[in-house]
Amino acid sequence: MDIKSILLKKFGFEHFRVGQEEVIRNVISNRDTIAILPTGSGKSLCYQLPAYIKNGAVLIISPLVALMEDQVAIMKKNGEKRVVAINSFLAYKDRQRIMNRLDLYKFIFISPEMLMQNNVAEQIKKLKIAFIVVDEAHCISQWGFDFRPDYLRIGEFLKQLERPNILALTATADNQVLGDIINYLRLETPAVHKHSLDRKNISYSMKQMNSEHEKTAWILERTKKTAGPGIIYVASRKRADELAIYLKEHGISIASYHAGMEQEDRAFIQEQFITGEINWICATTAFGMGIHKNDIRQVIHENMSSTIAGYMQEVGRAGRDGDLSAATLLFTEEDIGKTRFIVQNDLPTETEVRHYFNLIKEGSSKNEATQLSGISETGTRIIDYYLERMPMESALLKIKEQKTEKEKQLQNMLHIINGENCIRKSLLKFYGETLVAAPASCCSVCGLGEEDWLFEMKRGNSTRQIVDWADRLARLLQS
DNA sequence: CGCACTAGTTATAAAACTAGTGCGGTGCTTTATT
Repeated sequence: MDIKSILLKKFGFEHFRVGQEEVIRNVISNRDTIAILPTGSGKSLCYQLPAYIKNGAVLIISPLVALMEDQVAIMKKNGEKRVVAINSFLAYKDRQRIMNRLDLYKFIFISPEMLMQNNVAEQIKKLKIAFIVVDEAHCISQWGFDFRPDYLRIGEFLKQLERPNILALTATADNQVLGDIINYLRLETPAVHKHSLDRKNISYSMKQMNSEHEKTAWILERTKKTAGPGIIYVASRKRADELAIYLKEHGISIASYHAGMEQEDRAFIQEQFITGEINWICATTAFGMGIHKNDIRQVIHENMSSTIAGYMQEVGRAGRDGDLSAATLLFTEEDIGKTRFIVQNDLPTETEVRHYFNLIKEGSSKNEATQLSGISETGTRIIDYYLERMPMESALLKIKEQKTEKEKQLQNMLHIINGENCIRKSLLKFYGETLVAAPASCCSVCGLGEEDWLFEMKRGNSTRQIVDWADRLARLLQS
């Protein structure tokens, strides 16, 4: 059966969306593939369709338990029964039952951590696997070096299987991230599908402020007078709660969201935001992955991001429907030191690493060594990863490199914030793209701010008309 | 690093100052014990 008829029969679509068909053809022809496709462009079809052509199960490595559960639920709703997620949500008994009959499933969702467990790995090795999917593959770069080293181990593990082909999926990847994906998944001459990251309907602005107070006042004004739905990203959990309460007291429909909350509450708030019961979300970086909401009009950053990659991920959640949207970043001079501290702090110092190493050598347990050396639990997991592979001096060097890399990323962000060049152009340049034509509402450097249409939207005018207006203006300026 | 907060100091007491301390993101997993 050809893929078009499967598309129609299994999924009910007449045509592929942009990018899908090429990716699917690569997967079918047994080639390692990296697909950088925007969220909401139908990434899951890229592995679901080939799954029905090939023999064996599809293993989908996913970063979040909540995300897996969502995807399993959707697939079941669509009539696919042979789908399961292996994670800590499973009751012991269910897990035993499922692990013993893994061969019954066509789609198996799993976290990298679970995959590394011996008993799980043994069961997986027995399976006939059609191909492997690494969903949200940028997590390798973004989280693997920081606190989830099992992301770095995926490639090694897959080598033990009969090297099934790999499909890596993500929405954004600069060359650095792309390199990490290739290296750590050990991809062999992968086909890379990349589309432009230029989002014409997002207008970027960056504003320097003198104090936290000024930021708060600006955000209140903005949320009161301009259109939502929107996300406000803040730097700490405490601030997320406080700002949400403050804005709520001033009549804004808003809730906070961060990793310090119960899973249940997080899911509930996310749901309310998606359905429109809540207009704004005040969140840490915990919010966003796997959120399907097309009409987000604004993303406000109350602080600078520590990396451009992270900023692009967060900002990219705006305007998936194609209508005009605004991305606004506020910052003060003081933010720089604070941001630097947060990203550098979790990496242990040389003294701490040596102390930890000696304790282990002298026979201390891992727990003891962690406690006595004063290194965070996540920190020791990173050290362990290196120490398993190289002598201590090399491990120390790796951690040092990691610190340098973090500083470089922060400098890249600062460069854009303080730069005098068009923000869109600078962001695209970071991803190796050249800006062809700037839209009317480009960015705060280009001087075509977003204010007017944002206030208009609040008054209830259709955004579609406003897009037309912006297009007309763009054409006028070009001619 | 830098901000916010607390405890201690001063010495008519009250408020105001100083020094010290705490706090700061992202998520998977999960044993034996409350």
